[in-house]
Amino acid sequence: MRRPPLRAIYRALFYEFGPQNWWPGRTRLEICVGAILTQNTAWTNVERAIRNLREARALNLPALHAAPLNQLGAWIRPAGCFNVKARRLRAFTTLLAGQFGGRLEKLFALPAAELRATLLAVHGIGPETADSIALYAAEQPVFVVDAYTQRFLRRHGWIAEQATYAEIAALFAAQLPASVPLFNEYHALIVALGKNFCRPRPLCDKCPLAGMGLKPGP
DNA sequence: GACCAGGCACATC
DNA sequence: GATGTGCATGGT
Repeated sequence: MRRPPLRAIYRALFYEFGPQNWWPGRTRLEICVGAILTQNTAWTNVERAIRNLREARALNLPALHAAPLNQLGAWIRPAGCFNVKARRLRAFTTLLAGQFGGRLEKLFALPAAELRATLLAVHGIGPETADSIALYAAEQPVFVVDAYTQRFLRRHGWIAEQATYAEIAALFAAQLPASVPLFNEYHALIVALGKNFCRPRPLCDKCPLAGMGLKPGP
């Protein structure tokens, strides 16, 4: 298994797609909310849900935490799985209100490992959501591994079929400087790659990474 | 009308 | 430990 040339891949993606300006959120709380709402969901649907919250003046911790679950669900309905996600948002606001005085800054002041463990202990926050919050909201140098990342690395023969989240994250951590702007841009570029080329059904002609792996294409 | 989307928890084997 | 399933809306 040849290890992926992660620096060259980054250059190729940046050349192809340019800066992605992630995360599209106005506040750190909005980024956290978006990270939970986007689970298995297209971003356009998350935008509708966040717009509803904003128009209801509920995009702040006191309002989010106080709203009845069915009201929360009604606001975020366009994001899908709304009953599940309403409970997940509530679990997150409960953590903030209960352990951090309702202040995101206090949560985000934790060291990266502790922040990650704290987030993972919240019902409904798994590895990708925790790392997205750590990187894009807390601005800690944590690499976000998502389905696109696993797919393009597998397609090109750079990781084993059964490679785990932790193994893939370790690849990036080992080969790249721990830089928030770099990790931010890199993950966003991988999503751009996934949306444009590395689809579930193979469609890899003209892929900007063609020729870089052992088995580019399907 | 299937398939997919910036996952996760839970049940079952 | 691995695999399957429910959650649910909206775009292609």
